[in-house]
Amino acid sequence: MGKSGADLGVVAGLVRASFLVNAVYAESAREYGLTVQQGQLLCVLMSRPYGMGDLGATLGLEKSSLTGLVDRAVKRGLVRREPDPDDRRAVQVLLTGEGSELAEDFYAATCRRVDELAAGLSTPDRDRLAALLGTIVRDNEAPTVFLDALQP
Amino acid sequence: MGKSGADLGVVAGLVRASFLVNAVYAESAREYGLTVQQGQLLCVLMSRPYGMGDLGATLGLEKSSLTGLVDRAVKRGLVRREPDPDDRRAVQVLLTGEGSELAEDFYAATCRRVDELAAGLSTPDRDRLAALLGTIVRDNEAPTVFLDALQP
DNA sequence: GTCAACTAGTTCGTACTAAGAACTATATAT
DNA sequence: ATATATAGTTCTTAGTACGAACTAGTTGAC
Repeated sequence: MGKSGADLGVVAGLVRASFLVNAVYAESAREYGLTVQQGQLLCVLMSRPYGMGDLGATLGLEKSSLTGLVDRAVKRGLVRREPDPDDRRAVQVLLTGEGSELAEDFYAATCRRVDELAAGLSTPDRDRLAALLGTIVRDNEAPTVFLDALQP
Repeated sequence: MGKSGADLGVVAGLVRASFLVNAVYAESAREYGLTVQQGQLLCVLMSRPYGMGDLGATLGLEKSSLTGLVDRAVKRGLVRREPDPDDRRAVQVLLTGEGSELAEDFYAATCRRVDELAAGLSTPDRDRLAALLGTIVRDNEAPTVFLDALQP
């Protein structure tokens, strides 16, 4: 336990909270007929197209792992590859119309569910938590695997 | 963004922080020649033996998924199945000596790494974060997938 | 007591994930 | 021009995850 005598340390708190987020993410993915990894791919591509290299770096995958993931997403019509005009070896991966729609829906559903995880917190506590997590995310340069919602 | 004008909402904060924790978990697992799922299995079994049913519920896996995971862990000598004396259909899964040692090492390495994620926070901020995450974990009844370290 | 219904786990088939090594094709530096 | 580096794919191997069908043991109804 932490020095304050709280019931759970930061480490266990982070790991177990992550477990909850993972579960929620999986549930959302399932709802939309996606795997977690496909959902993640769509979420990353929501912001902009990526080359395979950048995409691998962002998702934390080897390029060889990525090829298949993108292949399957292409086969489902969610994503397409476009030649990079500046480099004929390279490729830009981007959402199709269908992929974009699905990404929005999946993203919204996931946001809703993750938000519910924090439903027990007061508004100021939510803000405090957001600030603390924001620090961790920034300090550790977490890639943009999930956009920030523009909630009014 | 949250109403406070902070740079990241709770939802994106939770998702991206989870991404960091997942990456760290994967890195630790790799260091010890484990997959993430095997690491998780060992961590769960650190507290006590589990039947296949409870284990599936704790890890969020179907029983059919679990059989293979446990099989592979058995083959690696990390875990064994014991008949349940009270129910001849059932089985208790528990760590072997080797599995127990590996679990401790993996657990310690993961704790260290997750702790480093929060290294940029002051001690009171860590306590605040721990308390807030603790609330989420408790509210959502996150299973004991990761023990709390007894840090003095 | 026996038979039906339930429960614990396994098996099997299918789809997907992830990595490394070897490869193709293009780009870059000298 | 040529060596070297880079972008991506292919192939192979191991592991993950699920549902459906199955076996064996348990429990409830009568």
